[in-house]
Amino acid sequence: MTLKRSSIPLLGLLTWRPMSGYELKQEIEGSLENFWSESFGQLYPHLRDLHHAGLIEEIDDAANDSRSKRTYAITDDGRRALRHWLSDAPKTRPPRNELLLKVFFASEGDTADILLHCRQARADAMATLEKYKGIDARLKGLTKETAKARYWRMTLRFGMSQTRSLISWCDATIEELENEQTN
Amino acid sequence: MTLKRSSIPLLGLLTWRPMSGYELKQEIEGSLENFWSESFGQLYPHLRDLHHAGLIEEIDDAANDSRSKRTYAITDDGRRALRHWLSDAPKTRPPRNELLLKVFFASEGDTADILLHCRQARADAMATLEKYKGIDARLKGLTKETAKARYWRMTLRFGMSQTRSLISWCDATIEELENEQTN
DNA sequence: CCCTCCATGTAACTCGTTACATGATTCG
DNA sequence: CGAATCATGTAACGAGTTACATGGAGGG
Repeated sequence: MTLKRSSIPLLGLLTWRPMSGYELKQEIEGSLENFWSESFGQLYPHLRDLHHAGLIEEIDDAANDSRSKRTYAITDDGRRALRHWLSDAPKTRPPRNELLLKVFFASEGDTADILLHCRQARADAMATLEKYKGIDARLKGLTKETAKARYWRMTLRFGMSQTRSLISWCDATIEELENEQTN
Repeated sequence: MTLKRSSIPLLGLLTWRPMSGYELKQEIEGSLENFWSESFGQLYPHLRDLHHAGLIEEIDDAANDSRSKRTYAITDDGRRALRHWLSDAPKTRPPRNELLLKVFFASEGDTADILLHCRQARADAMATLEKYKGIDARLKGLTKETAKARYWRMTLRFGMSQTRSLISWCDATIEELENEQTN
């Protein structure tokens, strides 16, 4: 009955309100995409497992609009399990970074390719940063409505900080690679 | 005959010199650990696959010290495959970050726990940064020996940049969480 | 002799991704 | 009526982790 990492977001989101699998998917894509990826092929099996473990329960939604929709709510056991997970030290594993792997082995290929990759990464990061700024503006307005928004903004600021750092690394690296080429 | 992501480091490292599985493992742990994790239970199967695909070949090492050691060298096909991979756009997927997931759902648990996690993350990051500085100093000396060291330093600077960004995020977040608690 | 390191491997399991299958409803 | 969206699911595969099994060599 160990709580799987991939089930945490489901449990967490169900503290907001009862939801169906499909709604959970939407919320994850909308709210967690910046620091969490879910395997949606596993979503329904995970819901089934959580149900069997008694951490969530199926409710008959009053507003169930006649669709073949299953709505789940978190149980007290579920809340306990989530709280327990929250107090546990997070496991951080070094993430795989393909761009860095390419930079590391750059001398085995054409450095012009690597330069392109870095320019692309910079452009992507700029776009991401703009997106974050937009979300931040919206969250700022929400802070009066819900205390949760404070925490959401913290995660967003993490993304902004890391993205800015990425952009300046790209700048430095691009410059160095360009200098090398003209030599 | 698609080149698996996990096989790339093996191919890349074999451009340095012929190596055995065990040596590859050491090199990966020593050189790539900051941006790449390998599943060492897959290492030997991957070597076998690369061998079957003709991207590496087994050589009888002259210096083979009578141990039951298999030494592999990269082939021309292997170099081609690596170069091809290098020119391909890197696939970046949003990495999972458990710390952020905990911050995101902080309101469902005890924020004192989250504060602890952030303090721990900061301490870890400080240690990482010190480690990086040490490696950078060593790499600095290597740049005259091998041109590759330039690229290695780029990856290291990425790590330093991201780690510094993480530290300042931790500082800001810790402060915000502390203020909240005294209220 | 025992421990550590060198060295290669397998088995069992968990996890994650992709693609597909199915069908209802809504909107133009 | 056809396309998009809502909605739930499965199958097949690919990837990654952990733990174990085996044995030689070198040093204290």
